[in-house]
Amino acid sequence: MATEKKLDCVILGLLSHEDLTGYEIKKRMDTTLKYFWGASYGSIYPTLSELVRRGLAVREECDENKRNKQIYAITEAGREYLKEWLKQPAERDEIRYETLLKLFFGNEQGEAQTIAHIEDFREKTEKEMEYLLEAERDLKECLEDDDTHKYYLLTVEFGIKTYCAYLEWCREAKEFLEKDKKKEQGNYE
Amino acid sequence: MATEKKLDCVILGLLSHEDLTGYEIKKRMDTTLKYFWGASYGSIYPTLSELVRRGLAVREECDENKRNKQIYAITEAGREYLKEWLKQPAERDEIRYETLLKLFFGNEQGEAQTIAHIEDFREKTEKEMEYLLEAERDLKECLEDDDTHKYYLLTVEFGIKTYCAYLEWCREAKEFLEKDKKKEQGNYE
DNA sequence: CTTACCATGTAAGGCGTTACATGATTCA
DNA sequence: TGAATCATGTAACGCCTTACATGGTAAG
Repeated sequence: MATEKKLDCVILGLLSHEDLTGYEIKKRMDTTLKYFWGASYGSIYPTLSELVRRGLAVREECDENKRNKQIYAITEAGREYLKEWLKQPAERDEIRYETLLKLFFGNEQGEAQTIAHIEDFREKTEKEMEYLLEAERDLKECLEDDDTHKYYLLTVEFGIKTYCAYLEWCREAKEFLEKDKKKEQGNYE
Repeated sequence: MATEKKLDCVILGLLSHEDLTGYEIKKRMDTTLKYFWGASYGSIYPTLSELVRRGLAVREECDENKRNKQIYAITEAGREYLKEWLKQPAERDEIRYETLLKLFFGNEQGEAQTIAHIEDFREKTEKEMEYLLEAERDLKECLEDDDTHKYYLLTVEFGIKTYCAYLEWCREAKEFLEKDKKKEQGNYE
């Protein structure tokens, strides 16, 4: 019980909100959960089968329009399992930022390249930020409709706050490096 | 060339600063790089052997005190490899926050438990923050000694900024949920 | 003398990505 | 009619963690 597979829990969590197909689950991963969790088809479909085998979800074949579509729903046992996991404290929160790695080894590459990495990072962050601000707007409008929105909003706010911090850091880091560069140039005059 | 194994680069990066043993590399991962990269012995030692086999690092046996100790150093080819990787833009910056996941599915567990998760997260963050502030102090003192310190400091500042944002979010999120709870209680009066 | 730390490594197994393979439908 | 999107899945392979296995040394 101590080491649940996280993807099981994520999928069960999504199914606790609504019935979904594997394809739709993937879409949620790429939008709603994007900035704090991810998964590929290659892990989603096998996990889904596993969940059914264990009785935590059920598959409903649906032949609407002759399209073979498998809709998954959470079972009572699945809800129990999810709740049990939710009770335990989170054991692992981790970030893997290649950008920071490249930054850390900045002395091997020189100032200009480091600044370019920061610039890249800023652009990516700004793009993500736009999406989050849009989500925030939408969610605030329909906060009363559904209790799940409240919690979704909380994660969006988390994203916005941290992205703001990233952008601030980008500005200051660039300034810091550029100031340093100028000082160096000054030495040669 | 497009898909270098990240651990190769991290280790090479550390070796570009100084010669190290596998044990020391692990220590760096657990302290300096802790909050944006991690690795276990089970991956470090095999990677180190692989690096030597490929001529990107060399192993120097050292029988100081009869302790069998393998010191690794980066080679010219290793430096080239590292620089090549540093030139490419970072392709993957990702976070995996179980806390956010548990939050997202908060409607399944109720307000009190969600608040407890936030509380846990705040505590962890505060502890990490202390360490980062200490590192910041130390680094600022010896900034001139070594060029690598400058880049290290940049990553520390990144950590401090984001952790500040986390703590701010914790406060606001709790407030938001508690306000909501009060409203509910009000309804029953 | 015993605890903590230094130090290296392997084996099993889990988890996940990438690439591949296929085909229907919708919209311009 | 062609592109985008919907839709499902498998196979190969890579990477990493966990657990195990071993032993020296320093400090209290």
